[in-house]
Amino acid sequence: MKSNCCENKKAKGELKETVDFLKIVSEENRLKILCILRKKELCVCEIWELLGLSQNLVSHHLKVLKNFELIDSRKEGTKVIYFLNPENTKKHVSLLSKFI
Amino acid sequence: MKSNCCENKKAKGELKETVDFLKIVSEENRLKILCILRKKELCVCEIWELLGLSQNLVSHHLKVLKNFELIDSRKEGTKVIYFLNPENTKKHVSLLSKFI
DNA sequence: ATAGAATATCAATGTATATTGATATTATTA
DNA sequence: TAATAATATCAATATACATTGATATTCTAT
Repeated sequence: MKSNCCENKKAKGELKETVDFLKIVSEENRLKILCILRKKELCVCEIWELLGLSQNLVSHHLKVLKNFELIDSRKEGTKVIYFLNPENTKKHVSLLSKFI
Repeated sequence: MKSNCCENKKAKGELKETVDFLKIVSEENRLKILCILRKKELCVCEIWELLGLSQNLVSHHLKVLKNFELIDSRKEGTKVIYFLNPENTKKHVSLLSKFI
């Protein structure tokens, strides 16, 4: 499924979207977060303990991932549980194969 | 084919390699270059004319892509023809699916 | 109501790297 | 061998964004 990446309007838009996706997942900590969330949903404190990162940094990366709808979250008391959005992640990975 | 991205040594190495790959292809112009090279091998001047970029900038991006062995090149007179390395690009895309 | 736990936000800083302009290199042709 | 075309390299600048430290918010329990 190849694409005229630089010619028609649709392909241009899809390329930009793919670039945005790639920029987000090309950050090592974010890729790790996505990876560990495939196994199991986790609260923020579990994530930063697992990855050895600061709380605010993890919060920031989670926000980026959530804004792009690669993950979602729900509140449970004082905790916030994050979990994968598998449909969207799959969608973007398969869009990638139009260009690479 | 899921992975313990943060646990064993092999997975850690593969994750770093995937991050390197993603950083390279998450640059819009480089992704475009890869995309247009899927159709047809091209010399540098054809690439920068197609993308509307400066010669030296394209040369730089081509070097990055070549260093990571996503593309290769050969000389033809004064021109340098660049072409895709499909095996390596496929390899990295499929490695990505271990983490996303 | 108040205190503590979990998370989010914000401003400031650091860092990586894309881009630019100038110049060097290499090969061809006159 | 001189001139031109195509490409590569290099130093300087610009820009995007990860990280940090401090503080704000939200929820629960006393």
